[in-house]
Amino acid sequence: MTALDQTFAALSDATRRAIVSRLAEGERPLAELAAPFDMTLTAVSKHVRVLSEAGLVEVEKRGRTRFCRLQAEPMKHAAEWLNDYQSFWESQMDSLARFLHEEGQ
Amino acid sequence: MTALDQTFAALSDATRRAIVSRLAEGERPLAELAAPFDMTLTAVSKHVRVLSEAGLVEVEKRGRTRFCRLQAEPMKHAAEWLNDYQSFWESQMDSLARFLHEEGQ
DNA sequence: GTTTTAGTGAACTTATTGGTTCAGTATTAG
DNA sequence: CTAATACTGAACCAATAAGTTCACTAAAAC
Repeated sequence: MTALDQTFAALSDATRRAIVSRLAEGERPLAELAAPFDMTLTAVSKHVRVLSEAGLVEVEKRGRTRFCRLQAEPMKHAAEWLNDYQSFWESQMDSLARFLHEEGQ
Repeated sequence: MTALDQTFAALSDATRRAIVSRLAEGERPLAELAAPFDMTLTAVSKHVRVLSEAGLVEVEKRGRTRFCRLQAEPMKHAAEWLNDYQSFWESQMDSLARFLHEEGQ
């Protein structure tokens, strides 16, 4: 699995995207992150592990609490990959435009 | 599964991202898409199905050939989601900056 | 020192993914 | 008409994912 594979896979789950969103407000203990979700702490802990293995979250243990912090760098690369296709969703990039693109005009 | 889930999941596979890249050059028959990959046509056909279920590719049958076309709209939404976090990977967005962000200053 | 809090690890279940092979259909070429 | 081409569908396999429960450890609170 490449870094990009891991980043996109990590973000393909709504729970994990919600975690990322909340971490944008600042670092949070795992338990506090888990509270809104209708699943066990263990499950949320696993989601955070997926995020941290993808490099999207840093976990720091202070006392008995694990503080989670957003680390957005990998998202930058994902965004850059996507933005290469911007011309395809912008303006009148319809079938004709794609045809012209293909013909190199 | 939400649309965003499907988009990110579709893009989490290197083979599928490569297919998307090639389709940026213009529409291609499935067989031609499949040629560079060291896997069966059936496998590539499945990848294209995943992309088409995510709305990233349109497949049109003309004669016995299936032409595949990039449909980038869903990628726009994924890019928009990611770009909300741009301030986190830009410039000096380090721990201190995140602290200030958190404090609302 | 006992209890509560904040987790992790292991074992398990069920569903999905990514690949295969084999058989079949539809279209085109000879 | 026959043969090659371009697929799809079904059945199967191994690996991974997303969740659970239960038992445990480590730190904090009382």
